[in-house]
Amino acid sequence: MGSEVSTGAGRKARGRDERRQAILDGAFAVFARRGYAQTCVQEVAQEAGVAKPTVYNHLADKESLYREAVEAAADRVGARSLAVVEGLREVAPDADLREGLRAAGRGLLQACHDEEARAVHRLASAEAARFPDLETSARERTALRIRSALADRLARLVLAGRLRPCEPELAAEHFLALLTGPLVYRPDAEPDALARAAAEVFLRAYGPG
Amino acid sequence: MGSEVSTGAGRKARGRDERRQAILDGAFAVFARRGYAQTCVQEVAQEAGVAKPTVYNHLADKESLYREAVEAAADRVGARSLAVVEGLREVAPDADLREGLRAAGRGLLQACHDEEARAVHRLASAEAARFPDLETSARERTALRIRSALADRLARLVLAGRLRPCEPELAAEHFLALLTGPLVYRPDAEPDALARAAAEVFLRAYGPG
DNA sequence: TCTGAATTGAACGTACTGGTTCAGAAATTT
DNA sequence: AAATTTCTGAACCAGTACGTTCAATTCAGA
Repeated sequence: MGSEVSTGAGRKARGRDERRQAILDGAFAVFARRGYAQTCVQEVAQEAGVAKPTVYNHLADKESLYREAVEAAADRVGARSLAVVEGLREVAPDADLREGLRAAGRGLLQACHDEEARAVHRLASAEAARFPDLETSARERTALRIRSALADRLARLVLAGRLRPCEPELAAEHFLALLTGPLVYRPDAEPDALARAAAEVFLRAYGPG
Repeated sequence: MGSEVSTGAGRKARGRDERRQAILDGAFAVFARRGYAQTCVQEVAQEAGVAKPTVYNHLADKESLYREAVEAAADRVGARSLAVVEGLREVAPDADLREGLRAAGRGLLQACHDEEARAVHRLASAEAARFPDLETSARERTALRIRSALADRLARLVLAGRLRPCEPELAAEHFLALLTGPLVYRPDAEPDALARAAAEVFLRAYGPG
């Protein structure tokens, strides 16, 4: 029972878990570019390099396929973004805070606003009617985790006197809003310019009095 | 030709345009709660109080139905939001700017983040695969219009010395981001608290030196 | 090499829905 | 009141895709 260790050269997904992952990855890719209804299970199987009955061997039905694929992708995005925020841990007490925030902003734009991340949000909210809980589930795995981690970092910066006293959660929301908000109006804006502007404005509002 | 004047007591949509509007309204309502694929034309007809062939009499096919319904709703949302922003025109030179921004923020949250507005954005991005241009079309009718109008108001405030010199478009993006960004993390946040925080932070960043 | 499990390709039944057609009813106009 | 247009209800056709079944084949492990 369980999955056996992959002995081969890994040309194809061997163990059971790996094959399952391959199917979920393929499913996410197809769902992302076609949407739920337009996607037929046959196409998912093709994308995963597998036969249709095999898909149903690993996942109960199309709905499970969707839910699991989106949640797995959300976990990936969350993990990536979290790593970026953790980078803020290493701002030396005498380093330029603006530069640190700017770097974090750049990283966050790459991590939580790349193609995969946007697809996660789109897919989660698109089928909110069919999967009422998927939207909140995805939010928890991505946005809420990121805010929480960022709030931790900001709280330490407040204690260090580098930011004015404030509610860390709200400040985190504001930084992330300043960073990603403009993308609504300019989807192809330069990440560097966005990060610069966000750090600048955030520090004017939240920098030490 | 064209639509005749509605003579009856309006119990039902009489003129041709009115009936068309009734169909589009019904379509938007059903699409909003079911999504595109889950919606069958029969249900739209029922919601509009009309027979299925009548729907096809007024609109070519299901795709037109979707596109036109979403765009009409986007226009409504845009018009509502624009009216709110125009309210900023009347901030007296000696009035409390923070209070004016706060009021505008409250109004904008009602106008461009109510049920209908959120449905517009969801429907536009959900079917971006099928309707590549609908997403940008909806964005132009709502977000871009709002930003433009708000930038106009902010530019005047800069000239009046009530805001520091800045790029009005960017400042508008930042105000809107501060206002609506937190909703990503707290969908049920108090509009009043959001508007207060947004105005507060915005003025710390963009208020006169 | 042998055994059992997993995978494959194909086909099948079923259900749903988009878009159309048609004859009759209703309503509006003349 | 007669005529014309529009709406209605029902039925119909075609296409599509889900989920399943099955025999044949491949693969993993002993």
